[in-house]
Amino acid sequence: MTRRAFHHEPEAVRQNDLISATLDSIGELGLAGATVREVAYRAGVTPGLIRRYFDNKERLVAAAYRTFISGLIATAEAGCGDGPALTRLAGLIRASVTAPVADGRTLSIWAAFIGAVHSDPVMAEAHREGYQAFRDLIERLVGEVRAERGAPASPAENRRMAIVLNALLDGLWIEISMGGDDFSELDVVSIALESVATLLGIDPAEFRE
Amino acid sequence: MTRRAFHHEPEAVRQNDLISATLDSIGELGLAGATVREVAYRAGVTPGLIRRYFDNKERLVAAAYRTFISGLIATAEAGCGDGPALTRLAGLIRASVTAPVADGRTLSIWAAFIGAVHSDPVMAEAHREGYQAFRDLIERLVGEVRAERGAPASPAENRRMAIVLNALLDGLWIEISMGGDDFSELDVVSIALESVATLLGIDPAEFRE
DNA sequence: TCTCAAATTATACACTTGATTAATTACCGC
DNA sequence: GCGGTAATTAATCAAGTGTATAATTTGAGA
Repeated sequence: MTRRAFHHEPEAVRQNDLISATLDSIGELGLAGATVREVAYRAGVTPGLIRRYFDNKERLVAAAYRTFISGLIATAEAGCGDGPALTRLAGLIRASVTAPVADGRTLSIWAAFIGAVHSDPVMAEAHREGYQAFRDLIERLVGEVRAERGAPASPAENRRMAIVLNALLDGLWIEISMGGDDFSELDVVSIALESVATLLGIDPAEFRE
Repeated sequence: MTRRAFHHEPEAVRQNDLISATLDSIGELGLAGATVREVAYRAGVTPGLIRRYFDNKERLVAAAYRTFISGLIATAEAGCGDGPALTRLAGLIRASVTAPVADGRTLSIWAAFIGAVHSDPVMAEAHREGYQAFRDLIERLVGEVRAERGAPASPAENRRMAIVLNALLDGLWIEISMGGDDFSELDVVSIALESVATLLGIDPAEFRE
């Protein structure tokens, strides 16, 4: 009786593989489909191995959530590039409403997690971190844009604006990711840019340069 | 050996009880917590009974989703009241960002369902219906508001505006429902009203009359 | 009051789940 | 090359899942 061949992997690699497999499972099959066996199969590994890297399934899922959220933010942040604040804001907006951030799989994973946040304190904490990080990013950008244009505002006003912009981007992200609609024929990027410009009270044309 | 007492209920009542119990379970325990036994317990009934009213659990969950979504829309619609379109729009906005629509339990249920839409075609269909109904409501309102103000726009422009407003309201709804933040000290209603007014290009003061 | 169909319960089943443990294998250091 | 430790597999377990079915109770109508 011959066992299946295997080879050792560095701890970080295995953990990463398991997390990726978890996210894939959730994206395709929902949270309920992310069973220990399914995840192990996708990671090319045996179910028992998971327990060597994660104390239990809850920890695995929480780790996957952290990885997922920080990946989202990193992608959006990378879309900023550098340059004047207005350009960076435009980059953030574009990144938020286009793939891979705006994408059905991403939305499914996000929703599955959010649906569990309320009943799982471990994930509630993980969520808070990621959410605040994103809104802080917007808030900072708003402040810089306003300063750049010689119209600085109070921290409270910047924060208020960040709440609104964050909401708008989240909502657009959901609508687009949900697909279904004929968003393919719409220019979602210009819709997002124009809306944000209007809210900020600046000329939409300024975004295009 | 004595069985527990029970009494007959009209079909509609039992179905409604089971659906309510399902939504409560999902809201408190997540989708995974909405087991047949849990739902039956909350409905004060025996697990086997569920099968008399719903072919299987999938159907029960789908029915619960439909009930949930149409309830949400009905609540929002009721917030419109009657009167000039601008007033009705304000009512819709207010209803969207305050309880019981904006609420942690509501968000949890919504997210749990959305997380399953991608992997469950039955729910994908149920979702489409509800989503379009809400956006159509906004679209109609936008058209009326603009006509009312002597600035009618093309259907395409109204639709585009509806997409943006829907996104903004969805996003605010999520932020508020997620709680965590210090939204309690912020006037979410005025934030929502002012943002919508700005996007529509009208004076925010007009909402307050 | 009695009957009987419909509603409800109780019980059981086959299956899946997350977890545990012992046996086996790979590979690093010597 | 070789031994020993750490990584991995395989097999198993108890608990919980959705579903099926037979036994019982209810309540409306005759």
